[in-house]
Amino acid sequence: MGSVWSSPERPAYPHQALAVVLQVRARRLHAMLWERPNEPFAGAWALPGGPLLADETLGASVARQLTAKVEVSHLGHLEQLETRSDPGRDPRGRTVATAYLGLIPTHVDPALPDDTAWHPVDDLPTTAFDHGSIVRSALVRLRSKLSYTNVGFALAPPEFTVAELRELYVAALGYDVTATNLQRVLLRRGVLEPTGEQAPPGRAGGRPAALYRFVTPELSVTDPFAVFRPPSRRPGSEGRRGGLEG
Amino acid sequence: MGSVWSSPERPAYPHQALAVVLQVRARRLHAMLWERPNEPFAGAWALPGGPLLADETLGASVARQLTAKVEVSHLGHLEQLETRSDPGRDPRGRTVATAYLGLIPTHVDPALPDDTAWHPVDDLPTTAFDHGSIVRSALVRLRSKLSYTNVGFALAPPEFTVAELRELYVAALGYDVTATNLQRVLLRRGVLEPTGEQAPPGRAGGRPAALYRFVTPELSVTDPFAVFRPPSRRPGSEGRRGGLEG
DNA sequence: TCAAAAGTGTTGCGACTACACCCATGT
DNA sequence: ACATGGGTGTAGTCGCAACACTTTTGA
Repeated sequence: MGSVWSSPERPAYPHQALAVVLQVRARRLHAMLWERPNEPFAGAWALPGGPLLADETLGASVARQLTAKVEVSHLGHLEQLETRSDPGRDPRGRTVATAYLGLIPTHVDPALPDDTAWHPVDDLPTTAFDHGSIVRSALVRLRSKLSYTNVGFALAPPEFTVAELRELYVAALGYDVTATNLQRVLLRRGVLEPTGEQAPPGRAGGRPAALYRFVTPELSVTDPFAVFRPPSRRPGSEGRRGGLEG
Repeated sequence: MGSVWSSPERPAYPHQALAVVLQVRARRLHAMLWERPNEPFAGAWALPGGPLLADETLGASVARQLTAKVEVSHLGHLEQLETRSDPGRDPRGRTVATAYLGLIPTHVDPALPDDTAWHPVDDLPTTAFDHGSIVRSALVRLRSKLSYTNVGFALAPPEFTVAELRELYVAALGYDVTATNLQRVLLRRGVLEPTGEQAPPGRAGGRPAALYRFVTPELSVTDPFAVFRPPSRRPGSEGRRGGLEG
């Protein structure tokens, strides 16, 4: 195990694990990038990542690479995104890269190395390799999943008001969402629950906001697709829809 | 270009492109597998695929590998699925594999090599490596996309009756769907259109069925997720929903 | 008493399911 | 006529958006 076997008919390629780490900061969605000091793409910004080592999976690899930037325990969620294989994607020679999507909740602010910084995803600096387009893929994935799963938990602190949660969704989705309907949708789906506590009102007064939390800190599909679902959801079952647990 | 650069810190791995090719045959969804003659997993069934060559992308590679089994022109759709990297997934040594999902419409019945055969996805024989679980991933992907995109076009012949289309959906989804509602949903979404022709009635008589076709043979999202869509879809626009074309 | 902020009530609508009914053909 | 299969009409429901209104606080 760990020994590499290759031949002219089975060429081998260095493989990278990359991470698109996203966090909402100051009401905007940011991606974590580091500035390349050397060619190629010196001065351009790249995704954190690095080589897949001999005895690790891609998932383990990306987690390991990230420890150089942030504590992995800060990650609210990590999932595989896609694999890029264009032979020309690295001018130095061929590499294959598998990208992951990582999310960090707002209540942590990890200390970053000097060469690493957060950049708003809608105003990225010059990016290296194909990393700009990988970030765009990550955005599409996140935005979709915010609508039909509970991924929000990975962007939010353990407890929050609906107003705070709304800010996160607006930042991540890139368009406006009302607190009223956000609250109702997520409560109806059983994604959110009140903690029973209240947040103190701001200095200008106002009714104190109730605190909420996500019911489960694990990804689950909360809006099984609206059509072609198995016939006649059983009528007894509290109104929520059936399947997709397989 | 094409030369491989690796080092102890940047180990290289043979990379495979695999394809989960699915087709509805005799009212059941089948996967194309070939029987391995040699160890490891001699006698077990594996996904078609093979090594990523020096100057091709993964997409090109999987298309090339498939030509050994079926004409690529028969494929109605091909998309990247996921990448498997467990160091122990091949007992001979480490490989990384990227799986694709391919769909073949019912009206073609490609001649297969002797070692290759179709197997119902809900009754697979013993599978090699991690290929069984890759097939399951492909199933989840297909079933989801049938509900919120027009992928159906990749399983269906150019023209068909609603009854025939229903058979395909039932087979692919694994549960019952009524022709009435299938027709209405797909028409309402603008996925299907009548050709104007009719199919001749069966020997037992009955009203002749109208023929339909998919409006576009390219993947598009037809059911943008129901929630958190941008506020106030413009009211003039014929009832169909807005975004996600990016 | 007023402004500010949070939360609920209510209405309307679009999209879906289910089921009854009507239509067009062969025998 | 009548059996067979295709298609439409229609009613009920669910989930959501929009907006008015009520509640609870600080000043």
